[in-house]
Amino acid sequence: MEVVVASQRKVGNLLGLAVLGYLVREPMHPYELGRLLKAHGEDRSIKFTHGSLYMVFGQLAKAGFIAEHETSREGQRPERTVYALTDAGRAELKDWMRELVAEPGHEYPRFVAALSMISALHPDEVAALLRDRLDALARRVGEAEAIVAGADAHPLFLVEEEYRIALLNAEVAFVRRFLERIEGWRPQWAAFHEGER
Amino acid sequence: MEVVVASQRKVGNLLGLAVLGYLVREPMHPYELGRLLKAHGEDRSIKFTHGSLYMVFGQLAKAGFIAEHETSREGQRPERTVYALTDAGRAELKDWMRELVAEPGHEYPRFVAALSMISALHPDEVAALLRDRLDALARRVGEAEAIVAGADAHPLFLVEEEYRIALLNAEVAFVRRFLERIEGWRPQWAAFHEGER
DNA sequence: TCTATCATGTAACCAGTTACATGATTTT
DNA sequence: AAAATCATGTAACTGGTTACATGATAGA
Repeated sequence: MEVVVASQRKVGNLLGLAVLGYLVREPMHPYELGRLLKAHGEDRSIKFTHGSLYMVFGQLAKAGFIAEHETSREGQRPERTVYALTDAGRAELKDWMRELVAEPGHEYPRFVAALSMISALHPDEVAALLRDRLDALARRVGEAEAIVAGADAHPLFLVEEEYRIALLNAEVAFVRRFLERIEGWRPQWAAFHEGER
Repeated sequence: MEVVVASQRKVGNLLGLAVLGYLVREPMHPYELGRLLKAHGEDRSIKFTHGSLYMVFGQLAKAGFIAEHETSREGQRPERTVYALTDAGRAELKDWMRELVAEPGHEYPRFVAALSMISALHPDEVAALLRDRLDALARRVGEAEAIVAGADAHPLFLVEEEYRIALLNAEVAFVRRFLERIEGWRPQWAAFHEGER
């Protein structure tokens, strides 16, 4: 018997969450929603492309969380289909949000994968690469802080940026500490790479 | 003209990195590698299933990073194909690792998505949910620390677990701070949810 | 000896990305 | 008026997941 993963949502893509969250305010057609998401910088928090957006609308409709509201045509532009949230959709939004906030999920950041294989590189090279990473991280923090400083929204709408900053700073601290510890490990670690040219 | 994303590796799945990293020591067949990865707890760092493993072996072979080494049959078990790393594979491993260590990539954690939509929930409920999250995070930290404490490997082979701990602790601090700030925002935020039943 | 689990792999399905299509504006 | 970009959507492709298949041991 196979393991049955819990929380098998009909639509798993987080872009679907954003769609539900925006449609709760007013019905919209996919393209318009896409522009809104970009304008609000949601693309920093949720991965999406033009294509995935239409796909997710399709999935949500099939699952009954949204439904066609009207289909209108303006001038000779392609016909556009406006979707509205259903009651099931409203329920799903709440339920999904609750799960995401209350239950941290296991994630697989790229850096973790690299760390788990880190001995594949020579310690001296790792040290140099980590210093590059520190620079890049500092730039990231700068960008995020600029966004927070330059926005005129209520801070509630910037928490995700604050969260990013917190994690980036934690990573900076970790990398610094790692760099220090490499010193002590260097002999053994380097010996492991003897005769590699 | 469309944006051409840089670093278009022939194999993008991080499971491929693990395969290269293990095959650098000795040739292996997919199933064996799978057992090894599980035994070493790599499945905490890199997402993989039985199916994705065979897929990645196929991709790596097509890309020329690994090649059939021999195909043997033991008793009447299905024939198994042992793969070995090629020179191109060795180069790819190094190059990929360098990129992953030096360049932080933009990621999309689930919690960030939820935070960006957090106003969809009532502040009182958010507070309760965040307290649940704190409990869960504490458990996670405990697990990770137990792994570090209970392992007899060189600490170099536990850095990824240390990294996880660092990020978890940063998240705990962030959530605590968020909880405090909710107090001040509560009136406006709650008003936003007036008349919802 | 029947049942479960291991060992090994393939095939079918689904989700996500990229490319294509086409008329309407805007810019050069 | 040609070229670019916007607006809107569909179709084709590719990568990942899930389900299926099948003989070999091991446990009840």
